[in-house]
This record gives sequence, C-alpha cells and structure tokens, in this order.
Amino acid sequence: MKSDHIPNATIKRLAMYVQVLETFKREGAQVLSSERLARACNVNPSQIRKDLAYFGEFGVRGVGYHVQDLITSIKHSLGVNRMWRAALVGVGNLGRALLCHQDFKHRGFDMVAAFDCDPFKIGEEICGLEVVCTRRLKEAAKTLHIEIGLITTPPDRAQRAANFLADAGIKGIINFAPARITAPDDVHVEYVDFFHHLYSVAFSITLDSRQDNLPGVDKS
Amino acid sequence: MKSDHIPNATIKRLAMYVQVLETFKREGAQVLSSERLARACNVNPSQIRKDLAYFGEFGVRGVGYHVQDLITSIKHSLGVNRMWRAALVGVGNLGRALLCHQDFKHRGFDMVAAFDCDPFKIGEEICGLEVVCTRRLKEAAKTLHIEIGLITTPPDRAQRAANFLADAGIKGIINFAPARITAPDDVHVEYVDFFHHLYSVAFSITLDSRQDNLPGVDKS
DNA sequence: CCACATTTGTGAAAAGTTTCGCATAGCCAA
DNA sequence: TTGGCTATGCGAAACTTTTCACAAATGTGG
Repeated sequence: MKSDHIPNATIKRLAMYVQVLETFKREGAQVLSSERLARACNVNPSQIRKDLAYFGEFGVRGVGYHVQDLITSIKHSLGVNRMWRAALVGVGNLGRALLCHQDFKHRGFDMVAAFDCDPFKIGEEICGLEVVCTRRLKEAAKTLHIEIGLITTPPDRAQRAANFLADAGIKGIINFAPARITAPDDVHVEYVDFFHHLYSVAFSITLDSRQDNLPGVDKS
Repeated sequence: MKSDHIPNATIKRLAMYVQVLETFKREGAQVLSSERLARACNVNPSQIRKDLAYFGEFGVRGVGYHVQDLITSIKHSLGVNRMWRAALVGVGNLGRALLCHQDFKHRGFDMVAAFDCDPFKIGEEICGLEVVCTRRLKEAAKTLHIEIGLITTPPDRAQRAANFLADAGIKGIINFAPARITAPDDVHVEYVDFFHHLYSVAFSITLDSRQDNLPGVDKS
C-alpha cells in the first residue's frame, strides 16, 4: 500500500505495538498473529493490519508476523531505528526525574544537554549532565547536534523555551509544561499533559456515577 | 443538544480549552469568541462550538463566551469542579517528582497516599506523605477515600499495581509505566507514555527529511 | 424602535477512520 | 504435488468526527 498520508492515531498505535511486541519477545514469542497482538493492545485485528499496510507488507499469510522482524520494521518505518539526540529545558522536579530516567537511552533517545536560566542551577550536575544557561542553547544545539527538545519549565516560561529551541533550528519539541506554545510550521510540537488524562478519567467516573443515579435515559 | 455519547477527542479538547481559558483569564479577558479561543488552541471554531454543544449552551449569540463562566461550565461538565482524591503507586524518580508537583492540588487533585513495596522506601516521607506498603493499599483506599490511582512503577510491576488498585475498588487509573495493563471493564485506564510522543515527533521529523530528499511524489 | 453587525448553535455535507468480508498466498501433511 | 487450513492484505462498507453554511439570537447606534 505505502500511502502518503498516515493518520496520527496510526503512529500512536504503532508505538504501542512496539511496546507490546517487545513484551511478547521477552516472553519468548517468535511469531504472532494480528489477532493475538490485537487482543493484547485492545484494538481490532484489521486495525493492526491496516496500520501496518501504510508502510508495507510485513506479515506472512497463513502464519502471522515474525516478532523481531516486525519490531525492526515498525521502528524503521517510524524512524526510531537509531539514536536521537535530545535536550531538556527547565531543570525542576520533573526535569530532574526525566534526566535520570534510564529508559531514554534504552529506547533510542540520548539526553545530551540540560538547560535552565536559574543561576543557582547552572553548573549543577544531574545524572552526569551539567546544567547550562538557556541563553547558550543555540551554540550547544549546533555542537551537540540536538534534534529534539523537551520543555519542562513552569508554564509561563514554556513559550520562551520553545522560542530558543526553534531559533536553534530544532525541529521537534515535547512540551511537558501545562501551556500551549506556538512554533514555526516546520517544528513538530507534542504535548504531554497528565492533567488531560486526569480530567478524562475523572469525567469517565463522573459519567458512570451520573448514569447510575438516573436509570432512564434523560431526553432534551 | 446534550447528546449521550461524547467523543474522547472532545474530552481531551475540553481539558485544553480550560487550560487556555485560564491563561486568557489571567490576562484579564472577560469575554471571548469561539474564533479567538480556536486560534489559541489551533482548532476550528465550529469544533469548539460543537464540543460545547454536547453539554449545553454556554455562549451568548452575537457576543461570545464569558471566560469565567465558561471555565466553570466546562469544569462542571467534566466533573472536575471539585477535589479528587488520588494515590500514587511506585515511588521511583518519576513518582517522587509527581508527589512534589504542587500543581496537582491547584488543579483539583489531592495526592493523599504513596505506596511502594520496597522495604527501604516504606516509612520515608516525601513532600509530606509517608510511603506505605502496597499490600496495605486496600485498607488505605477505604479510609482515605482514594478515587484515582497513578501507577509509576517499573513496567513489570504495573499490572500488579493495577490489580491492587482494582481490588481496592478504585475506578480510575493513570498508568505512567511503559506497559499495557488490563483491568475490569468498570475501571477507566489512561496511559501516559512520553515515548509515544517522542516516537511521533521522531517520525514527523524523519518524514520531513525523507520528503526533502525525494522531491517528486513517489507512486505505488 | 429598528436596522445592522456580530457570533452562537446546529443540521447537513464532507472528510477521515475503523471494521468487514473475502480473495490471495503461504505452510504442512499426506 | 495436491488439498486443506490459516492468517494476511486490501477494497468496499459502515461508522465517526470535523467542517461548512446559515438561521436564530443578542447587543448597539442612530
């Protein structure tokens, strides 16, 4: 198939497939049908086949998918079959936790710099990384070949951080701050906001309890 | 309108609207059109009006929306116009960072307990909260009225944590561990996984650079 | 008090995504 | 080699979500 436009939802699911496939691999599975993978991911089997079809034909008819090959193929399709060089802006609680998170390296993301403009933090070493003044981001981006920036500043500093990153020519931003940011069109911004998820869960629970109290369907 | 089924995407956007509206409020705005809000959120104005229409009529024709009223209305619709009692399972780097995150309280989520089964961590106090053995989760859930559980364990412990939470009658789970979990149907599970976002960004950048190298549209 | 400018709320159309159904291809055993 | 079984790949149908277009409502200025 190899279509040109790929739904965003497909990308999110492919990331999930990789995660689940790696669990299956750890458990010793060699080959897997779309049906088994679908059950583990809580999606429809055709969904999986369709998602994969955007990138090529990775399965064997009558057999299924070879687990290791499929992981490799998906990672290649997503462009995560190599190390990416990332930097973090905003060394607060969350920033520190992320800098020390060992998983980043294992999952293909090398944290190569940490920026903050607080003079008390500059020079501090966190998990082997020295905190550098944010004003020096642009030069550091060049020498360290930073490709992705993580924003973990307070919300009112997020836009400033984004500006520094965009100005340094960085084309990918993950914003952990609870604030919207704007960036040039060629910069890809993703938002990570737990509160959206907390709101979702709170809403689902609320909805359930509302329905329990009103057995009939209320009209209007 | 007040429909029965509400798209999940709508809920996520409503959470975003609240965030953006609170910024507008801080800047002193009293009244706002769907068009202005839409620009700030990077969505279509009709999208906003449609999203709101699921829950009622909150605007004034020819005028727009009263900022504070709209915040209140959306929060009420989502069920987040009150404090929710949450607990965290897994006191690692991320768990600690979240426990100390002051925003939780401000945004309506009261962190009332922290669980971990590591004997070296039990008894430790983190930001005013004592770490308790996970085995005591069920009793604590009852006495502390825990409504939502946050899982921040290593991936191989996530399912166990989920089981404890579900067994304690908790109906909402936010899973920060990079692992799929299963829970009874009446338990609402949300996944927070930065790597999915990192993958998304890496893919977008990869796609851009692939297209730069192949100026013509490749068929087949 | 009326005409006008404005912006919401909403049915209908368009676009996008998911699911279905089945032809196709690969494996295995006889 | 052939027949049966199985699971993929993919076009078409079903469904969902987004966008459009406009009637209805509101405030304003003359």
